[in-house]
Amino acid sequence: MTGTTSAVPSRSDAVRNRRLLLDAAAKTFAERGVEVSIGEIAQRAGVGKGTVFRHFSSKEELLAAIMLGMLDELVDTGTALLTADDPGSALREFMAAGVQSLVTDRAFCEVIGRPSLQHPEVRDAIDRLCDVAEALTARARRQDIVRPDVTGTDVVLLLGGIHHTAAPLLIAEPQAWRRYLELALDGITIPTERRLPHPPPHRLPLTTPDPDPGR
Amino acid sequence: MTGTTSAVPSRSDAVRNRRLLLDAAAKTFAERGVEVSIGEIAQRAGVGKGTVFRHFSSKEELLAAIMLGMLDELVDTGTALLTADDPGSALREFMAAGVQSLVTDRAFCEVIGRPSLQHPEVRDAIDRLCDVAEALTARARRQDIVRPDVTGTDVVLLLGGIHHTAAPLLIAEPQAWRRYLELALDGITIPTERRLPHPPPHRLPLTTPDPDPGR
DNA sequence: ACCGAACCGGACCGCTCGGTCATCTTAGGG
DNA sequence: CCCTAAGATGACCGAGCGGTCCGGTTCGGT
Repeated sequence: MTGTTSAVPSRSDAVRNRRLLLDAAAKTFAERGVEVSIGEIAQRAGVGKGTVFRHFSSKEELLAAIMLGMLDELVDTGTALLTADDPGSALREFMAAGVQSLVTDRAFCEVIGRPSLQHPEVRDAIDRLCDVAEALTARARRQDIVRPDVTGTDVVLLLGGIHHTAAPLLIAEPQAWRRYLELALDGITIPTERRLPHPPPHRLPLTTPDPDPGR
Repeated sequence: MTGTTSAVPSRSDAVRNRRLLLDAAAKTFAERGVEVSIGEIAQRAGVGKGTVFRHFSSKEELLAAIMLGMLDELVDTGTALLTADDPGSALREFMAAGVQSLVTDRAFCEVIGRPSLQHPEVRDAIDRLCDVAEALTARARRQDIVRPDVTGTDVVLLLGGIHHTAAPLLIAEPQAWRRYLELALDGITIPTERRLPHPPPHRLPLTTPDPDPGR
């Protein structure tokens, strides 16, 4: 659950500074993206630059620790939704949570979807995310809510795509991503009668060309 | 059409170097993204670093010149498709061309969709792209192919989203973006009978509740 | 052939970055 | 209370960047 990379130190000031550092890094990465300097994070945490490298061997290690936390959080959300009543709503809620995370964290959406040269632990967490997404998708698929050819990986990839589509609008309209989430959902779901202008023919009034033994 | 920012010089060696520079910059930006150094572009063009800044006042100016060319190319493609027979296919082809451009040019997909602090000429070109996309969309909308609430701006935004969705797969499977293009198209189009498991009832064999004077 | 202006090139500048290290501070067990 | 090992610090390093500048080169009109 708490996927810290390095071992947690023993001295009280060290554990306190580590917390300060993780909190400051999470906020700063979220606001400004992966390009922020270590110096800025250290300043925000109220510690020296050298302290950062005492706790994390490199900038990438620090970033990975933060990203891992976010990914695990999403995995937990998805896992909880596996027991929800309506598989369709569960999938929608999972995707909404995913896109929401991307919207509120700039570094998160910069890291995800760039599998090249990425921390192995982060890769593993993304795999876990794909697994839970696949479980949610399979449940919805079994009820003919989503197409048979849509996978959990599709769903995870779509999270980034939905966010990226809405990104230019988010400053002016922070909820714009919901528009494209619905669009994507319409793309992956099987069309239902509510999308057609008229209710569908349920049974033909007179002639039924095929045998209908059951009911 | 050819949206060069600075004036084209008069001396023969200068115009030759300018061409060399534009070609090298286009290739290098496409392959490595906007982060490539001016030095690398100059080296690839076979000129000195100073020559770059003689022709373009800054790196951003050079990048804008390249991006402007790509955007205008897409606008031309869209304009040509406005006279195509089938509005639905025209829209699909336009979107395919757009995503294809994003797939083959890393800088292009980094620049588009980041309207903040962007060259005004590039902004204008994006506006023109939205206009032609709106024209294409309106044509498809009029024939009930796409939803009434989908705009040209939606379509342009979706180009980036589709590419971004497929990006992690493109190295292994360069055509993967087509999957998500179809998905997006399914999201913005009005469901048609070909998506239902059986062909629709065309005319009821016997009872026709509404008058059918024509035939 | 000549000459001035346009052009070229790469050393150079100032800056920021991730990361290191010698020196100083402090927690906390005995 | 004291001593030591763990921890904190910020000056420092080398690399790389965009952009500048001036001495040398070349084009092209006359």
